[in-house]
Order: sequence, then C-alpha cells, then structure tokens
Amino acid sequence: MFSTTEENYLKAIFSLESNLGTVISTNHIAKKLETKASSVTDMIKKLALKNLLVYTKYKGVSLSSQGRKVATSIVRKHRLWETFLVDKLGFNWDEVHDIAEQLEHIKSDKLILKLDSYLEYPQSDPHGDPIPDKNGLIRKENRILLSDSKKGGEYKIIGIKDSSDSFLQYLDSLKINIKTKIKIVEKMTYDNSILLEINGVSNTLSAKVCSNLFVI
Amino acid sequence: MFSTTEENYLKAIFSLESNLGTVISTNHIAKKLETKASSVTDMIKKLALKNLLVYTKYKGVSLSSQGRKVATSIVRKHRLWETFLVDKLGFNWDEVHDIAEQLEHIKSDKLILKLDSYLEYPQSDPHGDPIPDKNGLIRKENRILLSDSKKGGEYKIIGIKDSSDSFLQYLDSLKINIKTKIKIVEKMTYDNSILLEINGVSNTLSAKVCSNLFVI
DNA sequence: TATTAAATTTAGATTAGTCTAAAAATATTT
DNA sequence: AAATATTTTTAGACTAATCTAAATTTAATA
Repeated sequence: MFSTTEENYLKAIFSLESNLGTVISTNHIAKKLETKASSVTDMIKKLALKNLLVYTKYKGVSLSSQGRKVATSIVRKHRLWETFLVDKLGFNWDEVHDIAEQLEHIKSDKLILKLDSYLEYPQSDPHGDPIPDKNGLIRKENRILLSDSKKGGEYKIIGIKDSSDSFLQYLDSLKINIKTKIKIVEKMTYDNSILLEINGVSNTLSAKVCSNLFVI
Repeated sequence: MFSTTEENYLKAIFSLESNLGTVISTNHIAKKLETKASSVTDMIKKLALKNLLVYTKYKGVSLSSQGRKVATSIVRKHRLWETFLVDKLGFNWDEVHDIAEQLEHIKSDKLILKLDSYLEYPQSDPHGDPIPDKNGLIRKENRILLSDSKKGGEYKIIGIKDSSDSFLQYLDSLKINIKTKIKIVEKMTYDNSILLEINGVSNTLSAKVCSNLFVI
C-alpha cells in the first residue's frame, strides 16, 4: 500500500502536528527526518496527490483524516513492537527504538491483531506513551509535567517526554522507571530543581529532568 | 550492510545450490525470484563485486563462503520468525511464510539472539526445516521421503518438501502435521500410492503427497 | 560442421527517493 | 516601503533496482 518512506513522512508529520498544533512547514519535516527541504517538497507533493495530506505551496501541510489514520497505525505498530521487545524479549527501554522503527513497517494486519492479543492489549509502551487503538484513537491521560508538581504531593511517573537513549539511561541510574512512585519534598525556586523521595531514598532532580517527566 | 534485494538474491541462490548442487544459471535465479534475466545479470555483477559470489560470464554463479554466510543468516532469521509466529502468536503453518519473508530482513543481531533464546533454541521451524545455528551450520537429519518408506514400517513426519500454502492446508485436512506418527500398511505398486494408519485411522496418500513428505 | 535455438548480456529507459544549486516566494529588518 | 534574509520550490543530476529490446554467446540439431 504505502512505502516505508511514505509511512515515515506521515509519522513525522503526525508527531509534529501533535507537538506543535499548527500547520507543518517543509523545514520542520526536513529537520525531523534529517533530510533536505527539496526532498520534502517532492514527497509532500506525492502524498498530497494521494490525498494523505493537504498541501498549499509555500504554506505547509496538514494531515488529511486518511493520512492521520495511516500515521496512527504506524505509531500503534511501533509501540506494540516496543512493548514486545521489552516485555517478552527482555530488552532494556533504551534499546528498542531503532528495532521498532524497522518492525513498524511490516505489512500484516493479522500480525498486529495477534501481537496485540499476545501482549494482552497493552495501553502504553515502555516509555509510557499511549498505544493507539485499532481505529487510531489515542487515549489522553490528564498527566502533568513533574516540573508542575506541588510540594508535598505524591505522584507516579507515567511518561517520558524526551525518549532519547541517554535520558533513559540516566533515568535507569536514578532508579526511575514508568510506574515509579515519588513524593515531592521540596521545590527549589533558585534553579527549579526538585528534591524528592523515591522508595524512601532522597534525590534531587534538575529542572531539565523534571520538564521531561510526566506524572499523575 | 546489505539491501533487502541483495539478501533475497543470496537466499535464492543458496536455496538453488542446496537443491541442485550445481553452478546456478541466470535463468534459474530469474525463475526463482520471478524477475527478468537481465535484472539478474545486473545484480549478480554487483554481488560478485562485493565478493559474495563467484561469477563467470555466461557460466553462472556460486556463492562465496561470505555469501553463504549471509544467506544462511537470512534463512536462520526466516525460520526463527516462522517459529515465533506459530508457537507464540498462534498462526497456522500455512500463514507465516509471507510475514517471515519481511521479518527476516530486520537488522539487529541482538534481536535474533534474544528471539532464539525466547523460543528456547528451536532446532526446526513449523514446516520441519532445520534452523541454521549462529555460524550458519545446518544440521542434516538422515530423513527419507515417505515414498521411500517400507511396508510395515513405523515413521514420524519430520519435514515438508513443498511448503506451499495449498499443500499445507491439504495436510491439515488429513490431520498430518510435523511429529505425526504413521504406520505403512500397504504400498500400491499400481500408482505408487501408500495406505497408512494415522492415530488408528486408515488413509491413502497419493504418490505426489508421499514424495513431498520427509519421515524418519 | 553449419544452422537454428536458447540463454545471457548489453544498451538504454523508467521509477522512487534523494541531492545540489539556482530561482522564486515569503518574512524580517531597517 | 525597500532591502535583506530566510524559506520553499524548481530544475537537473544521481543511485538502486527494474524493465524491454537488441546483440552476443553458448548449446542443440540437422
């Protein structure tokens, strides 16, 4: 149906739309996919022709409902495969992105149905990101950033904003994981760092770390 | 390292060499891959340049040890994935070929190590074909064709020669599977069909079926 | 062995995806 | 509002893999 490249463009545009909430420019996509603006122009013309996105010259693109459907189905596959790699094969959460990036393009609806069932219909992937359902619907938690937490409050880590390998490894060293429970001991106004307690152990997290952790 | 297309050529040549035991001609490969001879010439030139096979103009090709290594690693991945699809995801044995055909090209050594371990180091795939080990070594059973069995003998089905969907489905209808035990009641000289017993039930298998089943 | 048939290779074209460099449009700044 | 900077698009070229049609080599046959 669609080439791997086409799927990657749709996924990238979907991700940009979700984060920026605006029409997406050629340069945005080029940066995201580490390619040249001219290549992007070529591809978005092609995707527009297939009615996967709406494109106005010099004005950027936005996904059509059909394009969004394709994009979310790729995201669904990516997150199901990541869950499989961690939960079943025993990979660490910082090792699975590149492999899932390949697996997400395998063409077989039945495979994904069976994988979903085998994993017992997970709601979120190893980084806490929600797994879209068969119809592309993405449940949204009323999560907040750890940086917006309140002193004295008790929270649970439920998502990672920056899922880079280095950040995930740093979280490992801090014994912070999805579902880890924390208590806010103090919020430092000087540098916006937070003093908190994890399993009875005190620790200080920098402002940068706090703005990349979702809690509930 | 290698493109999906290159890998498919190497796999096809490996399969042809295993079956024919000769130097492989351009036309052989073209037929196997359902492509044109001219395309094959282009690709084998390229593979020869990479030292994956030995090519003499107009005389055909044979895999180099390096090429054989790549080919067996693809076969290994294919058969491990087929095993996963049947044993873990619950696919029927006639449904897995096309999906494994895609999965075999996923690039990650660690993934295959972990998959192998997760499947508990299987020796053969759902069709009874041996799974090459990490070094590309393929254990060979001293199996025979059912057509070469002896009257009165007791055997076990251990492999399928023609793994086409339709044959596999026909075997399903006969309740014949890998590991099924059979007893040869009579060998009909007239049409080379065989009368046998499966779990106490008598059945006649045609010469064609018997020449596509491996037993031990 | 000369002729015909079959297999193989070459030449040139095509498609998908990418790139560089130049042109055109839009944004920003003075 | 004019000049400059940035973004975007176009034009033309490149690579990988494929194809058709023609040319060449090898095999088969009379």
